[in-house]
Amino acid sequence: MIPSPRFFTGPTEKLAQNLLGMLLVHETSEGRVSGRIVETEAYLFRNDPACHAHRGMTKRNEAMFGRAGTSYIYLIYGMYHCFNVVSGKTGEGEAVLIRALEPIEGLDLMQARRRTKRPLQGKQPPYTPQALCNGPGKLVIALGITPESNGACLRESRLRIEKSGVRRNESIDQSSRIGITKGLDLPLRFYFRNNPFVSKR
DNA sequence: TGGCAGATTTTA
DNA sequence: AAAATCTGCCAA
Repeated sequence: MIPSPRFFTGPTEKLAQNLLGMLLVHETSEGRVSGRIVETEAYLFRNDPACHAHRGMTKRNEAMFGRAGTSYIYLIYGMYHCFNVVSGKTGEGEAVLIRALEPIEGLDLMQARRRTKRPLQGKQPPYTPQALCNGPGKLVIALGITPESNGACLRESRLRIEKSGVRRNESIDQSSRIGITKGLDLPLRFYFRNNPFVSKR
């Protein structure tokens, strides 16, 4: 079930919480994979020095200024990509970073995609399901998300957000965001309490 | 124009 | 702990 356009248009802190429990789906020729969102972070256009939009638009962060409900995918540290759901008003530059998933469909394909170049000696994956998508770079690899989907509408693309069929009652915890050095005072990270698929720290 | 920090992950 | 390696910002 696809959420209405309305779903994406509220305050970004709210969307970050509402995305918890939703399904992130990617359909490719390799197959369909999906995961339940268990950890998110909000990035705001006002008073948020950690937000990519804070210093204005560049070629890299352009998609972040697009319509709510589209994707913002960017290269980080020259080698990984992070996936965001664009939020806020068009032109503002707000987004929700998806940090971790509970893998639901296509676990084998995820394992194959996560396979590293140099197998570690003696101890190569398969990963535990908990280690498959427990980080923003990891889930992008596991789902096969590429920059080609940057700016795409997440309601009608093969990369999309769906409402999960089952509803679990999980309480949401809040903390400062991970991996940043500015804006640590802002409690804009949201995750399901005691959920084993959430990223570390 | 060069150096470096950065919403990360893997390997030693 | 340190590498891998791209982008944008600022003068360390």
